[in-house]
Amino acid sequence: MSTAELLGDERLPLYQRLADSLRQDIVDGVRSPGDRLPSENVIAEEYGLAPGTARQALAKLVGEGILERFHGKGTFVRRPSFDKSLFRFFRFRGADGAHVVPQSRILQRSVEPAPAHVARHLNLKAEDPSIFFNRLRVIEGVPVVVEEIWLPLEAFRDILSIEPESIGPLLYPLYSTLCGHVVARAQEELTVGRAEAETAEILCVAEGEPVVVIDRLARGYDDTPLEWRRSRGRADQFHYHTEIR
Amino acid sequence: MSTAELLGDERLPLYQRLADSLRQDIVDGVRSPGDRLPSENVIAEEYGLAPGTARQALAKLVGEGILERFHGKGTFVRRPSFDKSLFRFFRFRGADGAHVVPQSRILQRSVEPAPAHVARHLNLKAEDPSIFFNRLRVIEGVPVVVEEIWLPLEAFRDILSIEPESIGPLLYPLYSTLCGHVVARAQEELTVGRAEAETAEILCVAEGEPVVVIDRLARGYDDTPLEWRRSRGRADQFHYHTEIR
DNA sequence: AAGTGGTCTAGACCACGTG
DNA sequence: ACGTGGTCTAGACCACTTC
Repeated sequence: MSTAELLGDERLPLYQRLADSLRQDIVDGVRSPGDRLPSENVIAEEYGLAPGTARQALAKLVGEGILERFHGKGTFVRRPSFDKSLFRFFRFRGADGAHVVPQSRILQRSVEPAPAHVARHLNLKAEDPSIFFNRLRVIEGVPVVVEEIWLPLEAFRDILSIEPESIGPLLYPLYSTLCGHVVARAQEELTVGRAEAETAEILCVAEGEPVVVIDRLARGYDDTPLEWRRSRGRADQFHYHTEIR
Repeated sequence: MSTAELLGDERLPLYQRLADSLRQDIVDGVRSPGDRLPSENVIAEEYGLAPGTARQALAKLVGEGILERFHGKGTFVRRPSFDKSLFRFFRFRGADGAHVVPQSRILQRSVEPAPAHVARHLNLKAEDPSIFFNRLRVIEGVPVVVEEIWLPLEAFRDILSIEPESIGPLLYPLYSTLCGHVVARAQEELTVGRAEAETAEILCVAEGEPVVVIDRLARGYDDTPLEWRRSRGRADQFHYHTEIR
């Protein structure tokens, strides 16, 4: 039976140090989304702790959204789902009213110097070369959202190796398989603006119509900024709801 | 030593039935926001459970936002804070940039037949008499948000007994002290519209300017709908941010 | 010093999913 | 039948707050 060591500040509770250790395994790629962890009894034995203590650590990571547990099956590294993205609140509905992933059309892909606000978010120097995508989201032929997407060139160079036409509607799986970068979480900001000439044309609305602007900064498990994007969509197609207390 | 009975479905876990029982005490007004609960050991003894089981029930209610615990002090019924209200994301900032509660001016208070959408949310019949407020939120003399507020007449009749001029910026404490109804949670929906003539005039913007519309349904601990309101504010003063994973 | 919640132990038994 | 997580017990000791 292998025994592991708990590192970190000895003044911290054991369950927290165990949680940190398990989280670090995910950051380091020792475990990846979808992987199953050893059972709580095995983990407890490995680290020389009582089962209840291991349990507490696992509960903490479930609360953080990093793990998920299924009765009778096991404990798994969660695949981030982005179900709560503000983006989701555009009415992406098919003819039957069901929620659908919109089709994507990549209008442009190029390497550009990073504008100042992009460089700031991605921890680059202004003008550092970066990968730029301009993408249109379409549902049943109707343009709904237009996006600018920025990636640091060094970390994502391999994404230039495939044809833009062959890129499907989801980018994050590509980031993972082609470039080894897993998006673990993101922050989003919502503001309301008015369509400028170019945006209005792409979205097929009159210039000056209200648009919802969503800025998203996506990060890895270790909080490294991976991608910054700005999405603009028709405001009349947007409807957000939330629960407060 | 008083001993209490756990009611409810016997197939449910004990900690859940205990949580339900404690929650019901709050619904019934046996305990109110700010009250301190007995210690976990006392609760466990009262219900004939192990301390760990009582602990689990308390943790569940903390997770629901109903209780809060303080090391060395005790367990308390939480006062809902509404920190997460979308409303908060209007730039209510004073000269120093700090977040401030805006001043309020009540433009109208009357008893009106409930419009259909209000009646639906408040579980009334259409045209049932209800209390209506029209209120303006102002910061440093600048109008920011205008609100329509609807209350069921029967439950809130006593709020008609005080002069509208003497009502401060916060209504929910009045609901509690005058009418005995505690707002425990709310749902909010955000959409974007354009200012109609009346709204534009009150907010001092041009007709047709984008406005953010926030609809809120506030509920008591037992989920009874208590208040429905629609707030309209200048879209250029709105900025929402959220964390996703 | 007394009382509170926070951490931790060392189990038992049950319910669920899979082979 | 077996291994998983879920529930529950019955404590011990520690850290924090209050008196």
